[in-house]
Amino acid sequence: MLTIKQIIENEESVVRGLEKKHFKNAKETIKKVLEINDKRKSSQSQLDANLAAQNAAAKQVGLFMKEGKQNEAEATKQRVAEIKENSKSLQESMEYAAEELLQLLYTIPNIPYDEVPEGNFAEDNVVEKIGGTETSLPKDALPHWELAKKYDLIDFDLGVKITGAGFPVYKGKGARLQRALINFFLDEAHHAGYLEIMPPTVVNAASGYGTGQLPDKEGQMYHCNVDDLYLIPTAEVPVTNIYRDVILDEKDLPIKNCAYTQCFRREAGSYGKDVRGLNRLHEFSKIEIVRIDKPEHSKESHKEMLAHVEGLLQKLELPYRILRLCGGDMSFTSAICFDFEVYSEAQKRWLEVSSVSNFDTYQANRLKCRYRKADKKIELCHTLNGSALALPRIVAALLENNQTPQGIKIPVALQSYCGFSIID
RNA sequence: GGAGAGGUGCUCGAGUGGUUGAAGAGGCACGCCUGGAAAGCGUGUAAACCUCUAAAGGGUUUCGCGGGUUCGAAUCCCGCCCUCUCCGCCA
Repeated sequence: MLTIKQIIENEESVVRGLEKKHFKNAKETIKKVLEINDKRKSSQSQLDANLAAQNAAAKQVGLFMKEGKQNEAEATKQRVAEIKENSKSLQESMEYAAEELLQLLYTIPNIPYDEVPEGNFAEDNVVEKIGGTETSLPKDALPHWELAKKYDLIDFDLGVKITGAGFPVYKGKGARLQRALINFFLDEAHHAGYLEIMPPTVVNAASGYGTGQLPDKEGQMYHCNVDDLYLIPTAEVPVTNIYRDVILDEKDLPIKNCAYTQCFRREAGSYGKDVRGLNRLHEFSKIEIVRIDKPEHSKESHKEMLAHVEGLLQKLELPYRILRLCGGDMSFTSAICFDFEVYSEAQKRWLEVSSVSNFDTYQANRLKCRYRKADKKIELCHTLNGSALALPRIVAALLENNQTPQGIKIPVALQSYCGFSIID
């Protein structure tokens, strides 16, 4: 969430930023934040003064007792009781204001950087670059769900039987391709200096709040009621939460972590061609890269992450494009975000395979993830993350774009990981 | 799941209900000493919020978390969480 300081010091630009993100009633909301904060501050001042008097009087009781002044002690006890009564109501109004403020701040999204283009919809995103290996396929090229069936790689119906729609069963070379991609992506991240983490796939509510999935996206996560735990929608959640309530040393930044996990998303409200085959699943594999950095270096980190993801797509010889997301299309928590999409030749559409975002201090503020500067001062870190990469749509594009009459060709970079060079 | 023990600062560790934000030790930082280092000596060593601000200062809260008793709680009571040991169950 945004910090109070941020809002107080840059009220106007915060409002402008929220408007760029198409947040409704930005001006009124920020005004309300400041009002509640003033209320909180003044009630805390009163409370503190009251408690100070209370503490002093209690101490006085002890002194009187020691000196054997029973009457004075009793009288002071009476006084403390009165002050205490007052403290109680002051405390209530302070806590109420603090809670009200917190709940309001939770509803306010991050503000976009200046470099983020104006716009409200996907069409307003700016294409930064088109690259990679173009493919041309014959007219009768098959979409990946047909290819998966033809070569017996993925059984969607079997997944429906075992679990439900959106939980495919990978088989044979289909399963081995999954494993190959996971290893390939992890190795690439390792070589780029990311520390590999294998986190839990289930998290508590505090972690959900830490990275901002809660309360914003409550309905998108699978929830285990009995134990009040959530299946993670991305490794971002457990990995970033490693640094919740942590004060890092400046010299340890940037922290670079990567993790492969299964990801679980309810995807409530999705339908049609978007969910066909591998296009949108409830469970899928993803390798995530996460960075914690100091503010003055986070943009540099972001660039490095973008270059890393681009390198992966180049090694996989896929046609791709990079989008600079517009204010209205960015996620709730990000300050700037680039999407990577690969072109699916048989579906004739672009498929999103990665989002690489900088959250500025937005996540760090919720997480209380801070670092100690050389001058001992403590400041919020910046957090960043990106998919590197999510498997399903990569598999979709690999299958579709590399289909030949002889079979599906595996890109060179993957062959040693797969143990085969063609699916036939 | 059952029984027991325990959760104190960066770490270890003390703490009869009353200047204990917390002894002591270690670690770390700085200074002195030294040709340099070690040893030694000295000083310092939490965070959040409020107030004030040039800075300093002052106040409040925090001894796993939440509640209660009390004029006053790290210390007493209740609930929860977590860790360890033993038993049971089990990939």
